Amino acid sequence: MTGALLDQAFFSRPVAEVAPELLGCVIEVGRSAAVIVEVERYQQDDPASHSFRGPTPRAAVMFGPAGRLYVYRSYGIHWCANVVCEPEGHGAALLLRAAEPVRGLAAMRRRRGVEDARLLCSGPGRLCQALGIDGSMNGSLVGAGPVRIAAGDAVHDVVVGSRIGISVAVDRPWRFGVAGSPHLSRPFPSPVVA
DNA sequence: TGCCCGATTAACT
DNA sequence: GTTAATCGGGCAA
Repeated sequence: MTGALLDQAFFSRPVAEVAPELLGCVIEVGRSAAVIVEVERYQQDDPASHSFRGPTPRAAVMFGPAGRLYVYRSYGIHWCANVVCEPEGHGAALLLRAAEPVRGLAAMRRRRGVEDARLLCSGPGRLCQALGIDGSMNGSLVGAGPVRIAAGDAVHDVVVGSRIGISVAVDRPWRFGVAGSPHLSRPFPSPVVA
């Protein structure tokens, strides 16, 4: 079951507000679909963000209208996808870090070259490879291009933690996930017991 | 132009 | 736990 397609207005709001709401939504590319279970927040006043140095050629999309896809190459090998958030010019986006495959798993397994469903979309590079997202989709509008995102069941057990794979501003708790999901890129730290 | 490094992943010991 | 793969972006020279 999927709800209405998320539109530009949905993503035009503060990134901190959109982040937890994007969890549980369904990303669809072609005949494959997956429920988003993990996202990471990036914004301009953030040394770890590609938008930190302003609208360079690569980061230009982040400063464009909300709801567009920002796809970049990571380590010269992988593709990673973000959805631009906030009003145009802010340079904020949400990195899609992990999802639970729900449709078109055969195609995902073919593109990934692995069988285990937990290894199909559990990481930003894996998610893009599984769904067939690549640089040609950079700048496309979600819902109007090859990638659609539909509303899903609201997630009530959202967990927050530090971001992954960055070397600056590592203390900002801007990683959001569905508690206990077996499809996370990495588990969230267990609550500290005093 | 050259250099360094990265929002990662898989395959090692 | 560590490390190679692989290449474009950003900045210094």
